[in-house]
This record gives sequence, structure tokens and C-alpha cells, in this order.
Amino acid sequence: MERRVRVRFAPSPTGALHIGGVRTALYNYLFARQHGGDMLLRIEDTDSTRFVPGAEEYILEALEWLGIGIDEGLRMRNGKIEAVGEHGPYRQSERREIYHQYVKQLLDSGHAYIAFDTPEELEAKRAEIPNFQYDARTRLAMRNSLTISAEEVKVLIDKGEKYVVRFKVEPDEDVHVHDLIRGEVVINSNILDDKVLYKSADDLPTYHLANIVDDHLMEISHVIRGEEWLPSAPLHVLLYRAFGWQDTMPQFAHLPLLLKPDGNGKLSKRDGDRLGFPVFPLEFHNQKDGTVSSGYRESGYLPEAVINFLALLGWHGTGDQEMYTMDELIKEFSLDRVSKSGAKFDYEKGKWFNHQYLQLRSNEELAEMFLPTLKANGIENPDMQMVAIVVGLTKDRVNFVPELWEQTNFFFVAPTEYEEKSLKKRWKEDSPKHMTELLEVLEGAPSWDAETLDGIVMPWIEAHEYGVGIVMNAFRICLVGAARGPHIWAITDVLGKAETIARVRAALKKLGA
RNA sequence: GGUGCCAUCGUAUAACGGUUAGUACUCAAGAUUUUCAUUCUUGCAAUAGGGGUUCGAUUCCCCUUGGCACUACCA
Repeated sequence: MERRVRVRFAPSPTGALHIGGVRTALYNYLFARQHGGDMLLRIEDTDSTRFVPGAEEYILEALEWLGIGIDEGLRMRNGKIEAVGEHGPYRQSERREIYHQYVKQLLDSGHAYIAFDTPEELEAKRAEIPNFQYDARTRLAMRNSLTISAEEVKVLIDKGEKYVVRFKVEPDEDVHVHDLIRGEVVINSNILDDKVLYKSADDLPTYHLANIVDDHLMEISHVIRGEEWLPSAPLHVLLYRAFGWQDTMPQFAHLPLLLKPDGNGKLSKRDGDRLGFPVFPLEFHNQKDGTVSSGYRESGYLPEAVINFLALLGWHGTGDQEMYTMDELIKEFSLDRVSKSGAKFDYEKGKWFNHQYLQLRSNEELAEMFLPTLKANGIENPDMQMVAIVVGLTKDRVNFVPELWEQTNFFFVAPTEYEEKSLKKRWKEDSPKHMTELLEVLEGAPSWDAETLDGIVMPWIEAHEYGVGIVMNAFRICLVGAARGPHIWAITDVLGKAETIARVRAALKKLGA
């Protein structure tokens, strides 16, 4: 009795996958997994003019990176696109023949008609009549199969005249849409226009027709999509009815939109550029317009942080829990805890999530991820054991892996400059004298571990009443070049005896002995 | 303009019709520390406005206001 849960994510390959789209995909995925159902991916490329090369690969790669698994349709495996499932093809541009028969069905049943009005004619009409809408009130004044004889229609088509097929919306009817998140939504059919279902110019259906036909054929049980689709949901209900599919019509859930962090409106690519954060999962090089968009992955985000952050933008669990693994999300997710209002995109919270997840990764993993940054700064083939130690010492100070460089650079490169501010505050008149003496103490160290060094340096400071802070801070400046960094013995430990002593000597030479 | 959706701290959100309106991020202060940071503690800060219903409304209803979406031969 219970219908198998089958949901789909159906993006258009018109550019990089927007972060809001990623969230829609995530919610679909969580819902499917929770119910032991299927997550499908279908490409909606019915607008040939907006196609962007590489966009499809990008979308699939992004989902793969984030761990949003696809059970059926198109997916990426090891850099290759593969199609799985019995309901294909999964690209709408490859389903032309399928749509033909359904267009014909609607035409034959009188739910649709052929219209010859050119885009120019329609534009003129709209300019002439304010609020012009192609519907029951106006369709009889237009050039279509309702006003032209069947013979003439055939002549026009045979002549090669371009036409579209429009859905014939019956007026004066309250159309009910049951939404899982918003409840009952009622719209009167008078405000709906006779939507174009198919265009002969490129022999492709429009979104509305393709979407309904595919969801039906692919046995989709729940349509979970962005709120921007809510106004056209009644049209979709009408289409299901016209096809006679109302009994298996999927349930709808319209998700709140992701809004700009400041001001008003939907989050857009421009906001990311303007405010300095990515709005796309992966970096994207648009071959069509030549633009490059930054991505979360390239900015140093961990996929689990992006998932967690996105999951909580519009959804909240029952308690105060904020950190969720994917498995926990699958368990806890529920459409009736999805909020109804749009969520402003708070980038700061995203940073915090990344910080949290960074701490959860092992030092070895982080060291590996740190490699490209090191290389970019001229550090080739470093000792990975050392990198891991250094990363472990500093990871709690950063939100992103690349930021590790500013925390650890002195481990790799001896300071040549000494920060003015630190010098002013921490390099005292007696510092050269202290450092000269310290050098002797260090050189006489029987071994080079933190305990031993602490055991000989501290008593020496106390004996001369130099003051721990004064000596240690000057020492730190010699090693780091500034008043920052991890615990001093952790630094000497990594640097080793020879390098530590060399750095103190170099500092004395530069800052005056 | 029309239609629809929505409304709790700056942000994301919690609160069977009964709570001192909670939590997290951000911000501020303090503590810890041989530096910087981390960490910990404390603090600032909200039910858009007006009517109802009710013993009692953040919660239910209506109006106002505001925000958003849609209004294509785009999705």
C-alpha cells in the first residue's frame, strides 16, 4: 500500500550549482535515505540557449564531493559520469520522443492547443495591453488552433511555421495544492496563463511539461524543491489531472529560500563576490562567459562542515544540537521541522562550523590538506611528520586549512624581520644580555626535550630574578619574529637545538647584542 | 500592478495556549596564560503594530505594515 519513496534533484546545466540548490539536493537526499527510498538525479536541459558546457559535470562532482549520494539517474564516479536505473534517459534533451506522445495526448484530449503567435507579436500585445495574459479571456483573439481551422493549422505547420503548444487552463476554478511544509494553498485558475508546454523551434518541451511527465514516468513520490516553484504548483496539479495521473501525483514540499546576508532578496552569485565568500560548492570556470566563481572546496571548507551548515539553514532538530553527522541528519531530518520563512545566509556561522570540523580531523589528514598551501609558499617536500606536529599545535586557531600558513610559517622559514609592535612591547633594554646568557644555558642542555629545557631555563631565570615573562618573550621574538605562536618549548622541540640557537644568534646580530 | 508565501534578539532558530521567552553564531567584558590564539565564565540583544477568542496568546483568528517569490516560447 505504502508507496516507495522516490525523490529527485533536477538541476539545469546553466552554470555552477548554487548553494541553495545544494541545500535542496541535501534535503531530498536526507528524506530519501531516511525512508529507505531512492534519490534520483535528472538533468533539466530543455532550454538549449542557456546550456553551459561543463555545468553538468560540475553539478555531479559537487554532489560527489559533498557525499550526497545518487541512487538513480546521473552521477559521478571517479571523475566519470555514469547513468544508472531503468527510467532513463535522465537528460531531458534525450527524451524528445517521450514528450511527443504526451504532447499529442493533451492535444487529442483537448487540454492543449497549438498557437502560432510569434514572440514579437506577443511582445507587441503586452506593450499594447497592460497586464496582458494569454488565457481564457484572450486566447480567442489570438492565432491558434482554437481560432484557425484544422486544415489551415495543418497548412501552416507543413509550411514550417514555428508554433508552440499551450495548456488550456479552464477559468474560475480554485485549485488546491497540498504542501507538506505550508499546508493547503489555494489559487484561482484565473490568474494562471495558458503556459507553453512545447516549442517546435527546438522540438523541446518547457520545464512544466517535461517535469510532470518525467516525475510521473520516474515514479517520483515527493517533490521537494525551492519556494520559487510554489506559484506554478497549481499548474502542475492541473497537468497531472489533465493526464489522468492525479492518483499517483507526488506530494509537494516547497523549501524556504536562501536570502542575502545583508539587505533584501535571494542570495546570488554577485553577493558572494561583493561580500567575499563563495556561493558555490566548487570553483567554476564558466566557458560561456569566461567568469570564474570561487568555491567552498577551494576556500578550504570541509564537505561535512558545508553539509552541517546548510542543513541548519531552514531546518532545526528537536533539541539544541548543532553538530550533526550525515547519518544523524538522516535520522533526525523531518519536513515538518523545516521553517517556512526564508533564511538569511550567515557566512560567519559557516566559518564556525568549519572550525569545529577542522578540530575533528587528524593532524595527518590536515597536514596532507595543507600541502598545496605550503607548496604555494615555496615549501617543497616537507617532512610530513613535522608538518603534522606543527598543524596539531595550531589548528585550534584557524577556521580554514590555508590559514595554517600564517600560524606556522616560522616553523618552515627563519624570521628575517622582527615585528615592530612585538619589539616595542617585548624586546627590553636587557634583552640582548638575557639572550646572550640564555644561549649558554641552552648550549649546555644535556638533552633537548621540553621537560629538560624547562628544568634548566626556569631556575636560571629565577636565580637572576630576570622575570619569566621578560626573558621568554624576548626568546619568542628570536624564534618567531613576533609575539605569537604556540608554547615556547613546543616550538624549540620542532626547531631542534641547532636551529633554535642559530635563530637566537641571528636575532642578537640584527637587534643588537 | 496582480497572485501567493512568510513574520521571535543583528543572524540561524527553540518554546502541548501557562517558561524569569531557551540555544548557537557575532559582539563586549572578565578569568586562565611566559606571547598570540584557544578555552572557560558573564553580559548585550527579540515575540512588527492593532484588534479579537481565552482565566491566560510568541502560539489560534482578522486587519495593517513589512519582507520575499512568481507573474517568459527560463528553469
